[in-house]
Amino acid sequence: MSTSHRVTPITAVDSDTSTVSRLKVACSNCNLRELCMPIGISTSEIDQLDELVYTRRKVKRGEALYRTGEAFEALYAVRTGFFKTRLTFQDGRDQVTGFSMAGELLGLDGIGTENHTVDAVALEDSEVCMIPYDKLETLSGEMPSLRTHFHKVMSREIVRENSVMMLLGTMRAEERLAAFLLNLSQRMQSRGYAALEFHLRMTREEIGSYLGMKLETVSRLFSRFQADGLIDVDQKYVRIKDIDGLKAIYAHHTQ
Amino acid sequence: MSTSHRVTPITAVDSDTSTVSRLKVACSNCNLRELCMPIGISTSEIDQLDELVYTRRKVKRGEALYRTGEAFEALYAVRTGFFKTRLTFQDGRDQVTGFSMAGELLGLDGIGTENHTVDAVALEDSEVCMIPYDKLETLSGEMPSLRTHFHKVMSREIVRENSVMMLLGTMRAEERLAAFLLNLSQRMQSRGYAALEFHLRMTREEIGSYLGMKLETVSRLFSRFQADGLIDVDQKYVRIKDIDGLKAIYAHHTQ
DNA sequence: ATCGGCTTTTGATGTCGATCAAACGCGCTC
DNA sequence: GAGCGCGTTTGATCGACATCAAAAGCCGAT
Repeated sequence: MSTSHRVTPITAVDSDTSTVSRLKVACSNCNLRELCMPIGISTSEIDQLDELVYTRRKVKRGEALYRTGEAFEALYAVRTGFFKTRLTFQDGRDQVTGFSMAGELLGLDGIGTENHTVDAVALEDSEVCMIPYDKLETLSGEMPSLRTHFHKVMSREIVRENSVMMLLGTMRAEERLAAFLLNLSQRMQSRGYAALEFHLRMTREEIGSYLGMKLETVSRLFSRFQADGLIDVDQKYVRIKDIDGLKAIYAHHTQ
Repeated sequence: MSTSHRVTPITAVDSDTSTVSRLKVACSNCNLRELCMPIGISTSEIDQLDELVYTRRKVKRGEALYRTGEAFEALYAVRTGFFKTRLTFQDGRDQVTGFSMAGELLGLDGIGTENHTVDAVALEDSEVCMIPYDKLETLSGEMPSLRTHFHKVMSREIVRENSVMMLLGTMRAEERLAAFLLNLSQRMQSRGYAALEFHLRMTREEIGSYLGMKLETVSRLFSRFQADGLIDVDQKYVRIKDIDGLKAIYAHHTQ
């Protein structure tokens, strides 16, 4: 590992809101780098990334990182915490379109129209790295590996949404919830957390919105999964007892 | 950085399949350019685009432009015709994830994993412009307007899928079908076709798959919309008689 | 022109998940 | 520690859409 350290003064500046702090972020030190930035790049390139990503921002639980309609300025890499993204329809109904955890990128929705089209709301006290989009555009012109990586991230988001469409379009409620738990488990694991035991950051209602069902249905299914010995649930705590059973529900399903 | 421009002779070659023809495509002449390429670029930049997009391919009705699992090599801009993209789940169920018409881009799903994750199937005899992805990557490094445009296209695809998630997650069947018709109408119009009268290229089953309902439900809703004076339907032919009525179903909804 | 297969329509019935409702429990604040 | 509000659980009932079924229409092949 190359650890060329430019000793840059860390200057905390007062900004208009207390949640923004201009601290040196240093991708070079970030243990999430492999999750949100291209791997196998040179040390000089890492220095460039450190210049691209220079601002952190804290977002308290319940607060929005950005809102629908706001001018799109930056992408955000989740450093710590947990977010939901929420699309609000003109008549007031809304839909949770995703949950984001450490290392994942938020804000891609805003590039196309230059305004955000969803809300990103913190489900726990969180911290993000701000990636000014104009700088990313410029730097990605000079840095093929960054450009390639960025395109892959966007493409994967498209693919993820495809599979959510499949979930919502063709699967039954129990299959959706099993898929949801398996997906969470897998993402926990890839971040080095326990794969089979975790705290949900979202409410039953938010899970239900994401999965296209009502909160009562989510609750009933949790209870049934527990009765069937697949999981233990206690409020937000979940322990997966029979991951193969969950997979069978998810994939095997009918007959 | 390889920034050299080699003038490669464009030769019509016989390939293994009869559907590929290496002909000069000439974005510079294409009346779809404003739909699939950045506007307001210089003539020298248009020349570069002409070098990027140099192959056309015909796809017959029912044939796949690409299939799940195939190596990802290129994006495709639809020149003429109509496609569906289809995600197949491990147990065989599938979901139509989108319909693509002239000027729209296909293949974005493959960038992330370097393999296609869906099938793209022509619903009528169609023709596409092939955009070799490695060349697009390279050229987008040199051409900021192309890069910006490409990012916007991807972002808009993410936003489109968000709204499909909303559709599938929170809307009732009649709202979904109204949304579908309005969306088709709007896309026809933006291509200079009649907005209120068109032939559907897809079956009731494909519409149903896209909208998360069964073909019988699609058929019943068409009949009901007709009985209510909103549309005329005869097989694949649709005429919108009361577009505001459709909008009211789509947006006003509840109560 | 006839045949056969596929798409579409329409009806009868079934069911999954929504809705309505009530009670409980957890975590606030005072 | 008491009281309150929100999130959750669970039960009873309802309804939208699925499923099952059959007939009719359309289209291409012979």
